[in-house]
Amino acid sequence: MDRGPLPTLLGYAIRRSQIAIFQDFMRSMGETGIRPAQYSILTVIARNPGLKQAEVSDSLGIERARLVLVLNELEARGLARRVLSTTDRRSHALFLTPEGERLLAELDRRVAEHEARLIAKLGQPGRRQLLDLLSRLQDD
Amino acid sequence: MDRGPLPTLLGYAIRRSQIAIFQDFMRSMGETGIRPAQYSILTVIARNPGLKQAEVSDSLGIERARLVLVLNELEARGLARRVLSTTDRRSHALFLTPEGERLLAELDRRVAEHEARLIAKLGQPGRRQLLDLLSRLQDD
DNA sequence: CAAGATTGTTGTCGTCAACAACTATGTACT
DNA sequence: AGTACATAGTTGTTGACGACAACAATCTTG
Repeated sequence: MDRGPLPTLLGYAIRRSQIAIFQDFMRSMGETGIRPAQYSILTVIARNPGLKQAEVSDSLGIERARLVLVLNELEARGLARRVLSTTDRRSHALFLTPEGERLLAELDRRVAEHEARLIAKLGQPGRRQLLDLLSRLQDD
Repeated sequence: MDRGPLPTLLGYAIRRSQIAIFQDFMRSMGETGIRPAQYSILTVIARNPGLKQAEVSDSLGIERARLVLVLNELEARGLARRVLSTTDRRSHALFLTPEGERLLAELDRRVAEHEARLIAKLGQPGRRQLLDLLSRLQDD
C-alpha cells in the first residue's frame, strides 16, 4: 500500500502518535475518567491556587469558553471550586478541594506510569530529544 | 506560572505541537478548505486507484463510519468517485476524478511549503529524528 | 444450505476548537 | 462625574473527529 509522502509528513506522524498516546492515557486513568485537559487544569490550579480562569486559559491554551464547561464538571465532581474574588468582582479565584488534591495525587501516580510506558519506547535520551524537537514546533 | 510536570509530559507536548501544526496546515490550504484527513484520503486513493473503503480506513487509521462522510464530501465536490466493484458487490472501488488529480497536485505543492516551514524550525536532521521518535510511539 | 464474517452505511454520543454575542465589572481619559 | 473601552466569565452555535452500536447486503466457509 503506497502512502506516498504521508509517512514523512510531520503533521501526519504527530497526529497518529497523538492518538496512540491519548488512548494509553485514557486506559491509565481508568475508572477516574479524567481526560487530558481536565488533568492539566487540575495540575495548574493545584500549583497556583487562586488563579483566575483567564490565566488558566492562557497558560494551557484552552479557550475561555471551553474552560467554563470543564470547570463546571470539576466543580460538580467536587474536585475544584470557584471563589468570588474580592479584589476584582468579575473574576473567580480557583482552588482544588481536599478531594481534588487527593485525586490529583492518585492521577499523578497514574500519569507517571503512563509516561514510563512511553519512555520505555524511546529511551531517556530519545524522550529528551523528542521534547526538545516538539518545543520548536510550538507557537511560543 | 508553575505548570508542574506538564511541560515534560510527552502527551502534553505532542498535543500542543499538533495544534500549532494543524493551524499552519489549514493556512497553507487556504481557499481549498481541504483538511488533513481529506488530503490523506485523496493521496492514498491517487496512489492506489481502485482501493476499497475498508482498505483506506485501515491504511489511515480512520474509522469506516467516518470515512463514509468524508468520501461523501469528496464525491460531492467532484474530487473522487465510488465505483461498484464487479468482483465483490459489497464494496466500492475508489478513484480520483481528473479534477481530483488536478487539485491534489496543487495540494501537494501547498503541503510541501507547509512542511518546509516546519523543517525550517527543526533542521533536516532534527526532522528525521523527530519522525523516527514519533514512529516508535505509534501502535504499529 | 446454514453460520459466520465482511462491507458500507446510518445514527448516536462525547470531546474539542473556533467564534460570536452578551452581562457585569473594572480602568482610563476628559 | 461621565463616557469609552477593556476584561472576566458565560452561553450558545458550528463543525471536525473518535468511538461505538446496529443493520442490510453480500461474501465465505464448513
